[in-house]
Amino acid sequence: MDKREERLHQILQATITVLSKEGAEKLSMRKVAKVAGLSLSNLQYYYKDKDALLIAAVQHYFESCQEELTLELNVLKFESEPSITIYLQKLLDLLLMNGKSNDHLMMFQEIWALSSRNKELQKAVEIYYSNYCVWMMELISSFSKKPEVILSLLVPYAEGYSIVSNVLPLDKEKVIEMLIQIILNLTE
Amino acid sequence: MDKREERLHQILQATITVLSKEGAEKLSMRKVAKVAGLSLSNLQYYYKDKDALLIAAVQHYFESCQEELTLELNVLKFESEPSITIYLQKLLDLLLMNGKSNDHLMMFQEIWALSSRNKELQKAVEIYYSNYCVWMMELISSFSKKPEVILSLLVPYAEGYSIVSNVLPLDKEKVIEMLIQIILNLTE
DNA sequence: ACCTGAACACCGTTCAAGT
DNA sequence: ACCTGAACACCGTTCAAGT
Repeated sequence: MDKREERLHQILQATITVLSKEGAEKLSMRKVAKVAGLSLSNLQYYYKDKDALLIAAVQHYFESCQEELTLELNVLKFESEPSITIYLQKLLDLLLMNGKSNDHLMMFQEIWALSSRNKELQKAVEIYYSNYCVWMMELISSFSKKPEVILSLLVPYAEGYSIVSNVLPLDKEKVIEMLIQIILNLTE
Repeated sequence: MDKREERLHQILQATITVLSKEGAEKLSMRKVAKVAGLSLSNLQYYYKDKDALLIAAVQHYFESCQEELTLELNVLKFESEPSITIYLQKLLDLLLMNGKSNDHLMMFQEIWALSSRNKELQKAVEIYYSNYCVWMMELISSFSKKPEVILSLLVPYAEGYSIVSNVLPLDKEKVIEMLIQIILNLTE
């Protein structure tokens, strides 16, 4: 890693730290510069304005999310589980909120809001979810012949669940039970 | 409506306009003051800081959402439809994105992001979704004996769909078809 | 290629003062 | 009760200048 790369990594890491701790509203170029340990003008040399900085930071964040995701999903191999039901239980437990700890959810909520005003961010979000779908598709194919259908059920559900889970009449356990029943019905 | 009430309405309306057009990041007290037609200090007399203004504006926005929602849902009476399937088709078409035009979705994304940093906003969001669930529960009860289950499926799904619909392998029509099949299976 | 520092218009918040 | 205006520390961006 040469000096430039190191600098960039340092800056993006600082940006993500501030973003997840204080939110986009309180993120400022000056604050990031201070946290990353360079002058404001020098930060602007690497990222010409706040938009450019945010876009690079979000892309950086998505990359680390993908790495985390592949690690988590690689542990979960269908072949090594005793039954579809138990496999689904583990998979759904992972998908619903767990991967999305509070920090994670807050970052995504910031990113959703930012992306609705910025075409480049919108594209980055789309690429992230597309890749996410590719992984999921592969995973679901291991036990179902209709992966597109189950994917189109699970991916939106998991995102929405992270937002409204606290107002639902069913608890997480019951929700997983329901989803398993649905998936088995759709699969057979 | 007395003068104070009129002033407040004027301010909140201006806030929502700026919020939906430019986002929370670019919303400023001075801008709202200008749009609402009063001085900065006078705006601060009614809402002591930006937080207070945002909270009041979001609550105001939610109220208008609820009115809109009841109007839309009141048109859709199960009794007046020829079959469950057609009724569900109309209901799902309404729930998936349609109510949430782009403006609507952008507002909600702003609100989700803001609420993750603010307890009061978090509470307002929870109250909104709780009320939403009550309406939905009533609606679903008209054709199903397991309204809690179907609600726990549809509410998260609709929210998540607004975020990721553009990366799904199924189009809206197919998604609705899938959901109808699931609901009929769960209901029987 | 990398970094500095001053300047500009704008921001939220505070406060002392008017009617 | 309602409204004003000045002051403060902070913000993003621009720019001319250094190594």
